[in-house]
Amino acid sequence: MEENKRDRLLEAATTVFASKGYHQTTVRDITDYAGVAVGTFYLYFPSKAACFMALLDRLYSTVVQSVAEARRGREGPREKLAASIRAGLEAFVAQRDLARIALIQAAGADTSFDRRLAEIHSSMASLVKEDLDEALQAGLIPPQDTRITSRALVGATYEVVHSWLRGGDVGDLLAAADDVVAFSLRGVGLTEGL
Amino acid sequence: MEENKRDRLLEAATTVFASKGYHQTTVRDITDYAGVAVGTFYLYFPSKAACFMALLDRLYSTVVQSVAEARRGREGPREKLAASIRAGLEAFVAQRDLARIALIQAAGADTSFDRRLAEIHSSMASLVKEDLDEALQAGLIPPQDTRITSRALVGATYEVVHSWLRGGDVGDLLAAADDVVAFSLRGVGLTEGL
Amino acid sequence: MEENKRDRLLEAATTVFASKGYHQTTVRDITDYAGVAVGTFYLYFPSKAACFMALLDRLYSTVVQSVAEARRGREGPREKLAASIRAGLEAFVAQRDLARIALIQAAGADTSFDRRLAEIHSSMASLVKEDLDEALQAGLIPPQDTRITSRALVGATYEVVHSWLRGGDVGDLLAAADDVVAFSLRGVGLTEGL
Amino acid sequence: MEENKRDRLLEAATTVFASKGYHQTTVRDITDYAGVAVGTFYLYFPSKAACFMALLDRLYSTVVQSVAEARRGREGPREKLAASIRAGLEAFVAQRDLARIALIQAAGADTSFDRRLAEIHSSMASLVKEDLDEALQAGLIPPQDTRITSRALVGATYEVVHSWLRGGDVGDLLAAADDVVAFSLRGVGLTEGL
DNA sequence: CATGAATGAGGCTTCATTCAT
DNA sequence: TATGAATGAAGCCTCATTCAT
Repeated sequence: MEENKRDRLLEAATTVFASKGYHQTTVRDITDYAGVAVGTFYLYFPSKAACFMALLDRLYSTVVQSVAEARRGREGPREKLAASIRAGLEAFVAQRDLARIALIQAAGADTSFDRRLAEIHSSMASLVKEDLDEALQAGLIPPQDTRITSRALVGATYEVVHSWLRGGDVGDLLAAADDVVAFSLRGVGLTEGL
Repeated sequence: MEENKRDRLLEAATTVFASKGYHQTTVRDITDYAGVAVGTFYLYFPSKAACFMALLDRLYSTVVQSVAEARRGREGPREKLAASIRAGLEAFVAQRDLARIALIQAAGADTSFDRRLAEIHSSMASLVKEDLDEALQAGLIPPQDTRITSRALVGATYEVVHSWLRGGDVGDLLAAADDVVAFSLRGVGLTEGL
Repeated sequence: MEENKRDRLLEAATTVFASKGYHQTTVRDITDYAGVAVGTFYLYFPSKAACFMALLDRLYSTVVQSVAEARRGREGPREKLAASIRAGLEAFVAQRDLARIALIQAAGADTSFDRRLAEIHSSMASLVKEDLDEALQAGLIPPQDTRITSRALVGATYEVVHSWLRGGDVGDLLAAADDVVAFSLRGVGLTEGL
Repeated sequence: MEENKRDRLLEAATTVFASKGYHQTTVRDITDYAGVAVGTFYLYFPSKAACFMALLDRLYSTVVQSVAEARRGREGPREKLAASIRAGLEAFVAQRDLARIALIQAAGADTSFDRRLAEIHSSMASLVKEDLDEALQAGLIPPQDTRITSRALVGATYEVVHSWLRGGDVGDLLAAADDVVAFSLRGVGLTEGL
């Protein structure tokens, strides 16, 4: 029951940050939720910002790991991309609170979060770009600036997650996966067999 | 010369918010930049948040207006969508600071901004969805959940703008427009003639 | 009555710092005493430390000014030194609280105060040293390292003030002046005529 | 090798307090330096303040002991005073860190330290005063309020040590001893034979 | 309309001290 | 004895907002 206390704090932080946002959350909120004293927080994190950042990284590594695993054994850009998108969506679904933090709360909260976020976005896009470049060389997709279309592909996915997080039209994110995948693959020009 | 003082404040706010973010910006920063006293700010805005919200609306109406105008005279979903995306990108380019505010700074700053942003995103997606539904009925595009794909289309565009704002791979946003449009139209299945 | 508010704060700070010491005094203590809100303090001082430093400077300039004035019209090292010491003592008597702050509270409170204090001590000693060097060249005093004896002279005076501040043996500081002056002048070797 | 652990802590405390001052030093700093756990500190000292106080006493007893020893076998106020001052200076030189603590750091750190310091100063002055009173009765020195001049003598010595500690003009404290002794003896009127 | 001095609630963080192991 | 994780009181400072002039 008494797992690692740092983890308990991280979980408390996840919950509270996800529901109230970074600036509306006080360190006190987090420690209250975790059932520890304020000082304890600073035993495990140098600052509120560092804790938030740790959350960002945690989601990121989860997603990256899921995606990497899903790609293993897949052949060809088509399969890899589809698997990647699906794995990404699944990772978000599995950690809705972390997703809220990364996709909604982080952006405008602090310049440093923003930078980190930008890095994450970029690395996601880079992964996609590799597949696209491969497809491009193999003549599987039409000529295109893959720096742009890889971004677009990532953005398409993000926005759907976004909408799902906000409880909009996207009821079941996993059910929406097919449409997202179809849209994305068609978008880059991988049309055959759809 | 002495234009509207409210506008002067809005412009100052745009500049400062865009560069420092909502929470890192003080009302004092804005009034200093505008060259007026702090009290004056509250003559034109009930609160800092309201001022920020006004900026959000300003960008929104600009974009909507540009898009609406661009669509005038266009025929068919294909033309309309392409024109819409291009007009949107142009509007962002024309108001880079406002774009920064809406796409980067607003998100995690405050729950109320978030809601407004969600509305804006939704209305953008709705516009697109209308075109898609029309195309769907006309049999121009394959079966798809247009609630999802409209979001995806908007997200693809947003992310490219995002990347441009951050000074990433997207050097010239207008030059990227072709790729974004192509990606989006292919994504929804409007492939013919590309 | 409503003099300068900064001065009111400085006076409040003087009183509170003098009685409780730097670290035992909170900014709240000062503003309460001054009858203003906490925020007001920061309208006039960038920090608690800066306020304390201002007090140090205030005492220093008062003393220096008194001494300089007292020396005007005095002839010869003997007269000048005697007048300087007396003027110094009088300045301390006139501002007992500031004296407490500078001589008792400042030293160990913060490294930066210490440095400032060291500067002040040094400049006092320098003034004395000039007189001594003059006397030395005129053959009025025996050979001696005036860097050392000037310090000693200043220290002799300081310690008596110190003792007076603590309410020790030195009942009336001005009454003690004769003894301090006699001790100091004899100490440097200006004996004739005592 | 494993000397007394309390002593190890005291030594660590001496080093750290001397360099950072009382308030800037944390108990953690001390235990880190001593290579023990925080809790251990409280096995040997009831509080941080008590530890500091112990240091003050340690210096005091060292100085008193040195002075007492130096006076043994000296005859007459003149010899005794000179030996006392020299012994005092030597004691400070031998324990520069403790000297820093007592002369610089202790002052404004806490009211209780202040009181203790005042006692120490007083007892030093008392020792001197006895010699002076003896000299006065023997007609060796001119009429003077020995409560004042004994303070002045102590202050002269202190200030020179102070300056030496701060690395000012006083390069070698022992080399300066002659001047300090000469100044002090002349100051009280013990002039013959200088 | 305009000013800007004044307000004071509230947040982050530190650190001396305790106590279960 | 020794440890060091945990505590929580307390302090400095910021800044949105008000209001008398």
